[in-house]
Formats: sequence, structure tokens, C-alpha cells
Amino acid sequence: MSEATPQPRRGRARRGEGDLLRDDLLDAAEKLLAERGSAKAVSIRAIANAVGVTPPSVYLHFADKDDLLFEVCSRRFIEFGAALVAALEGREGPVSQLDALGRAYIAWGLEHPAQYRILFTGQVDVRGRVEDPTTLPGSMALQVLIDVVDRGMAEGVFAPGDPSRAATALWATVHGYVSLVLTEDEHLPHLDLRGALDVVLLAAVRGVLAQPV
Amino acid sequence: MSEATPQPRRGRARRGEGDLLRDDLLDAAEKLLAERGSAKAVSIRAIANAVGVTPPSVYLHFADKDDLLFEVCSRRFIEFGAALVAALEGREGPVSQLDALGRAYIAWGLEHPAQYRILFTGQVDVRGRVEDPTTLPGSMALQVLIDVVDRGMAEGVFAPGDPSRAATALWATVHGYVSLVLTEDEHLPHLDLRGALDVVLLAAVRGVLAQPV
DNA sequence: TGTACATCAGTGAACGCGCGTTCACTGATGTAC
DNA sequence: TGTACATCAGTGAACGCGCGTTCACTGATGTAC
Repeated sequence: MSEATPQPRRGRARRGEGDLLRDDLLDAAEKLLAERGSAKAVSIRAIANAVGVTPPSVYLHFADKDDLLFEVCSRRFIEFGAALVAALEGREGPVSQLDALGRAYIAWGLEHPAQYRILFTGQVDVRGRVEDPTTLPGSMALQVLIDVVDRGMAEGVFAPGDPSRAATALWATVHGYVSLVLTEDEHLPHLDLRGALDVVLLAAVRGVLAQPV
Repeated sequence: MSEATPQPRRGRARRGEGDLLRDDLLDAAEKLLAERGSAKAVSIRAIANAVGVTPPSVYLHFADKDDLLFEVCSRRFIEFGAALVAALEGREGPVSQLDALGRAYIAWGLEHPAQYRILFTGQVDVRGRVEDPTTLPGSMALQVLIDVVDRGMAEGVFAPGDPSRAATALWATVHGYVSLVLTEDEHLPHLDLRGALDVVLLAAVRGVLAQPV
């Protein structure tokens, strides 16, 4: 597809403007990632071609393929964290906050399928590329959850227990829902997975509640 | 690894005993799948070599690679379905049955990581290989869940609603939990995902309950 | 019992492919004098 | 203002690799006469 229709060669950047190509490579990689749905299906050649440049040029800006893909995801991951935190704004009370977090998490996953898969299904080996494991997407998403759950337990709104384990249960539900929609929705259209969003969220919240709604 | 240390050539099968090799190929493929964790990481060459045979021999028994992998998973999938149904035996009441189903689902997923990934993360394209989509692992697992949920709602034990949507919520939780443990457990050992099993299951069941436990 | 023959499981060599990556290079851009 | 030069973004060709798959073949096994 994109490999078959080579882009016209772009002009070479001015001195000091090498980063323009760098950004364009990241954009192209992200677009291809979203189209193809997996890191393996996106080649250095395809990325270079989409930008109108030859494959070796990529190595002027990235150490290797994993480095490039990791950067693509890093950019979006920062957005992801920000989206979760932003979702809490204006929400009062743990139940409302949990609902907001769940919706924000799912919305982001469904809107960035390729990045979601890469970040959360281990297609790019992220170890060694990040100094502190608590800055990984998983840890971070979970930490925001844990904070809300912790507060909810303290207020007696959520059933008492280990906040990090309750948060794991919530994370499993939203992660599972995103995964199912991304991988099964087209295979199993009769299930109407997308239509179950509200029920899924409600059940997740009810699962940690002290009293029924 | 396995490619580097070729197995001694096996003797050729007797007339009519070609299926022996077929079974051995399936066994070897399954073992490699479990070791490597993904369909792409298991080559026809590696499978043939593990059995002590040359790659073209594989095509005497399978149309192509996807065909072989699909058969590997089919064998286990039948077991999977049986495990879910067997888990219901001796369990009285929807709550106990749901708990049993969840445990059986998760246990199977954690014990067959490679097959689980292949069946539920769309690594092998399964469409066209199966006539009726309701026989796919996803549909089947969900159907067992729906039946239990349906009965629970009829008895007033579970909150009223659309059984298939409530079942989707439950499926999302157990699927998400299995996925997280399989892909994140080694990256994020400090989270103790495995230790959260009971809490996850309890929250899932509580999520659909009419009255709190 | 012995021999010619059909069957069929498996082989060896090769195919074309796309991949990530390297390396010596080109040629435009900017700088120093 | 003009020229020699350093810089540096990007190129072209090639590397070695592993892959799925094909194809003409070999040679052991069983059968018919």
C-alpha cells in the first residue's frame, strides 16, 4: 500500500533543522501504527517512504526501530496520563471520580489503538529504556486509580481493603474492555461490545462499593 | 536455541501412520508457542526441527502455517470450553457458579499463555476458518457466562438488566486480569498482580449483584 | 517364494521476499578569511 | 565580495538474515502376480 506508492522526495532540511524530519518520522510512524495495528507490521522502510526519505535517514535521528517506536508512544503516553488527571477535574466524590477515570481510560484506548497495544501488550520492550518502573504507563495509570480508591475507602464509600488490589480489579476491567473491543469487536460484531460500555463501567464501580447504588 | 541444536532425524512413519508425525508437529508447535509466547516467533523451520524432520514435511500434514497454529489452539480450546463447563459442576447458585467460572477462566489463561494470546488477541486470523462465529472461543466463553448471569437475574440475585452486557463486564474483568498478568507481571513485579486474584474475582461478582455481600 | 510395481512419507535445494542495519559517498549549507 | 573549507542532512547500494513455501526427487513400504 504505502510502500507501493512512494512519496516524492522531500527537500533536505536547513542546517539545525534536522529535527523537522525527526518529528515527521514520528508522525508518519504513528499514522502507520494506527493503520496497521502492530509494531511488526510497520517497517523502517515504510516510515521513511511515507515521509519521502530513504531508510538510512531514519538512523540519523533514532538509534534503532525500537527507539523510534518507543518515542512515538512516549509522546502519546504523556497525553494519556494528562487525560486521566484532567478527567478528575470538576468531579467530586470517589464514585464520580472513578467513573470519570474509567471513561477517560477507555476513551483514550479506543482512540489510540496502536499506541494502546504497544504500551500495554508488551510489543516494544520497555525495560532498560526507562529508569524507574513506576513511570511506566501501567504503573502510572494504576497509581492514579489507587489514589482515588484510597480516598474512597477512607471516606467509607468503598468497601475496606487493600487499595492497590481493588485498583487492580478496576484496571483489569477497563483494560480488558479496551482489549476486547480492539481485538474482538470486528470478529464478533453480534456481541455489540461497544454498546456495553456503560454497564461495564457501572459494574466496575459497584464492585468496589461499600453499599449498593 | 532450538533451531541451533537440530534434533536427530526421526525414522519415517509406516504406511498409514502419517498422523503420528502430524500429532508430533502439533505438540512441538504448542511447546514452542508456550516458550516463545507469540505466533510470529515460532517458525515452520523451528517446529520441523524440534520434531526431527525437514520443513517441507509440515506441508504434507497442514495447508499452511495458520492452519497448523489454528489446530494447536483448537485442541486446547476444546479443553478450555470443557473446563468452564466442568467448573460449574457441584456449584449451587449463581454467585458460586460465577466465582467458579471466573476461577476456571483465569486458571486456564494463566496455564496456557501462548494459546490464550493466540485465541484472544487475534494473532491468528480465525475468520473464514470457522463457519459459525458463535463457536469462536470468545463467543463460547461469553455464552456460558450469559447463561449463568441470566439465571441469576431471574432469581433476583443479580441486579436486573441485559444479561449479555453484564456478562461482557464480567468477561472484560477476567480477560483483562489474565492479559495484565501475562504481559505486565514481569515488567511490574512490584504490583503483585497475581496476589490480587481473589479481590479481582470478588469485585467482579459484586459488580453484578443486586445486594451487597 | 520371488520379482515388478504402485504408493506415499519425507528430502534437498532453491525461490522470492521483506526486513533492520551499515557504510562509503554526495552535495547543499553555512563560515572564516 | 570572493573563495576555500568544514559541517552535516541525506543517499545508494549492499550486507546477511530468517522466513513461508514450492518442486522435482528418493527410497522404504506394502501389494499383485
